[in-house]
Amino acid sequence: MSASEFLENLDVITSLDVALVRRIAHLDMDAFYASVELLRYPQLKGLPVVIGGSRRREDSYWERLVKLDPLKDWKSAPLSEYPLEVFPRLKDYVGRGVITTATYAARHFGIGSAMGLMKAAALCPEAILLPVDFEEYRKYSRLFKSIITEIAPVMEDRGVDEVYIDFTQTPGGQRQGGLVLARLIQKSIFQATQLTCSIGVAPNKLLAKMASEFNKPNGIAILYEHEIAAKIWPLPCRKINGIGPKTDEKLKNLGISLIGQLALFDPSELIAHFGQNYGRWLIEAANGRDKSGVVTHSEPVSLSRETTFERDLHVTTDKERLTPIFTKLCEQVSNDLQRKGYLGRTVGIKLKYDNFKTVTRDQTIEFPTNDSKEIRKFAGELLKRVDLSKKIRLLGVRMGSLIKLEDWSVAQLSNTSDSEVGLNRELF
DNA sequence: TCTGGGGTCCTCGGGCCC
DNA sequence: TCTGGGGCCCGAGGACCC
Repeated sequence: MSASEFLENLDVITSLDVALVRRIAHLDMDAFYASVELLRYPQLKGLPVVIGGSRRREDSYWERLVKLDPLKDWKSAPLSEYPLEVFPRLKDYVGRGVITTATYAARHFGIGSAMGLMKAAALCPEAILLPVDFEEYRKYSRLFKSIITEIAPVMEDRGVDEVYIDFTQTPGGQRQGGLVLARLIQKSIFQATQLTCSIGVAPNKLLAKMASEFNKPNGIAILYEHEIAAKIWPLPCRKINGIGPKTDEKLKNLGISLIGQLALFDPSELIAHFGQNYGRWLIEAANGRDKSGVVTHSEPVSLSRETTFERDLHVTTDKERLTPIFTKLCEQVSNDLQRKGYLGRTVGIKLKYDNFKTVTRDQTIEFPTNDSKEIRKFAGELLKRVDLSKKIRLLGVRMGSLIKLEDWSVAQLSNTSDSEVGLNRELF
């Protein structure tokens, strides 16, 4: 051991007496959407249920309910009273769409998220199909997050069903490596929502994320640094958050399938294949090293709306259908911006052709806006820059380079004198 | 048998300026 | 004047995530 290494180690050892050990938790709700649906339709418990498709809730049930009992006041009946037979089955579904979530009973048939509805129907024709109800899931999302921050305030939002929590400074966060606090959070969430979650506690976010999968569902896993080789290295590389299907395939071609193999692979060769940044990151990740912190606040970078048509459309033959859809997307983006209090300076469009090839066009405009007519105007200009001779499957509108409305107003006020000077200059 | 919607971040090439 | 490089922004595309 060199002198500097010795000093470093000494520093760690002495600081342990006073400093707290870094403990980061990753919490993941178990089959979140499906579990929320089971709360309102308890009669579906234990049955294969999938959530997805685009049909609205009313379309799915209303006709059937009325047919079943025309005299009953279904509108005021609790959802739990809906008879099983009103729920549509996968075999009856026609149209496009993918599965968003499946209950554990449905997963038993081999159904998984992102699977096409047609394929899922082949695997389990009797599975019940429910439409996605984001409003309801967001309600539960806010609820379970508020319970967490009451107990442990340093929380990072990672989407509707997932968070990171910094246990390091939280009372109880150090006890049994975080197990005590994790149990408390898990129990409190269940008491308030009847929903279960899985928690992993580890020295950093990367490891915590992997640990939270160890004892799913309704499990807790505590992971220590010295267990990386034993518990992380035998896992496939794909388990690392940040290694997707493409990278996994490239790694396999290098003879790397397990995290342990990646950790011990020649760094220079990895960098040669994946570039400086990503190559180095792969090595760090495989060795369980991650310095990133728990981010408690962040601003959105962009905001978008997109839609996939029921059938592919062509500009010349389906103009009367495409135009209102395009305008509506612009209005939705505009509404979202206004509701959330933002202006955008980069207008973007996205098209997906019938061959699944995606193209995007962006344009940064002079003044930020959230006005639907203005967005529509610039988006319409962008449309002229793409190939419209092919059939289109999806259309999207995006606003980027967001700025908070209040910040822009303040900037405008303080710039008033400057812009007057600018105006004078233009006269020359 | 097909393959959603809403995001983030990274890379790369080109243009521009110093 | 030529050449080159670095920094920065923009736009397009792609990988990845939930």
